[in-house]
Amino acid sequence: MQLGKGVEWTTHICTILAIVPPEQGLSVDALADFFEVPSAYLAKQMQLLRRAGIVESLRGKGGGYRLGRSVDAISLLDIVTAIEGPMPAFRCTEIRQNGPCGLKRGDCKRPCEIASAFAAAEQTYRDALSAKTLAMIMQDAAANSSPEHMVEIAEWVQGQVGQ
Amino acid sequence: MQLGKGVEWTTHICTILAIVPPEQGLSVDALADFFEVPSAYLAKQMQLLRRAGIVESLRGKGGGYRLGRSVDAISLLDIVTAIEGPMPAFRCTEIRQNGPCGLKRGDCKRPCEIASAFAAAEQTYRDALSAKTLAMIMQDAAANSSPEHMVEIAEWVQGQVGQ
DNA sequence: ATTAATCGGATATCTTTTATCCGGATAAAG
DNA sequence: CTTTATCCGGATAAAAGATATCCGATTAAT
Repeated sequence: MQLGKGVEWTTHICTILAIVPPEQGLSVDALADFFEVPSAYLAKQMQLLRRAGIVESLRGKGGGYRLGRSVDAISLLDIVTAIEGPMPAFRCTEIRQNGPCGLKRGDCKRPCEIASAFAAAEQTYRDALSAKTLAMIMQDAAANSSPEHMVEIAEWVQGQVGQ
Repeated sequence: MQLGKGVEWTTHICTILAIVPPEQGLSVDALADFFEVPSAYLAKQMQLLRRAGIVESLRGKGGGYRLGRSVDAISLLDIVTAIEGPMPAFRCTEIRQNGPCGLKRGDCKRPCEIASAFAAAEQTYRDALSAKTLAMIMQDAAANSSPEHMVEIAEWVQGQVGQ
């Protein structure tokens, strides 16, 4: 049970996009360089973010990506769902309908106790991710990192958006 | 982000093993037949359960598997951990240490805000699974299934343990 | 027109999951 | 003691998914 690397990458990238000046964008290549991740593959992940409305893209020369909505309207769950899809981790294949004592389809309207228990557990996970917004992450990061490092990042962003 | 099929299979199997009379066991082949899952692969999953102490095995003719401890001492988390291993779903590769603004290793004693948030969310998931015991699952199942079906299963088990 | 950028699809590679098989050990029963 | 039934462990293979790359098309600024 693992999340893809794209989740880590894009979450960090959202924190960078959060400090991009309005009306500007950062290219995939710039973002890939910033974190030393493969550019072509990252491009795919960014497209997933875009389809979810988390970022928006500006095509053509001087284009790139920027956030699609405010930092307090983007949760970690939004990002995970965009990258990994909406599928639950536990897959119920209804094996209670199999074998010598298998139940009939009609007697299985409701999920079994096992599927229900896993669904409930996953819901607590989703709730926790849903409650954590990009705004909170930014705030925590600001509280924990040195002012020099914040400035260093801000200056790098400035250097990229100009071109 | 998916759990393997083994989690579903072995959880259901534990509910069957829970009604096996003491000093008896059910063979992998019998269990595989009961749920129509591949016997050879199921055997591997059962070995994982055994190493975790969730079930114990009886070798030789007439042998098989039975629960290794009482139903209220087996949680869903125990089963998931036995089958999937203890690794967290979110993998932090410390990309904050990469690129032009990368932090030095020494400045990264604590996990970043993103890794912390995911770890906290996963903990709620684990807590929920940990709170759900096999005893509770059995109780819920008894409340929701027809007495006839319970009897049907009990009789199948009786038919197997005799041989 | 040239350049720089995303978009979408096709493809390739690597890893994990799923699945099978076999030789060995163990234990019960004939 | 031989046969039978079972788990044990390792090797192996097939299928699926994650990771990664490339290319032609599109879009927009210069």
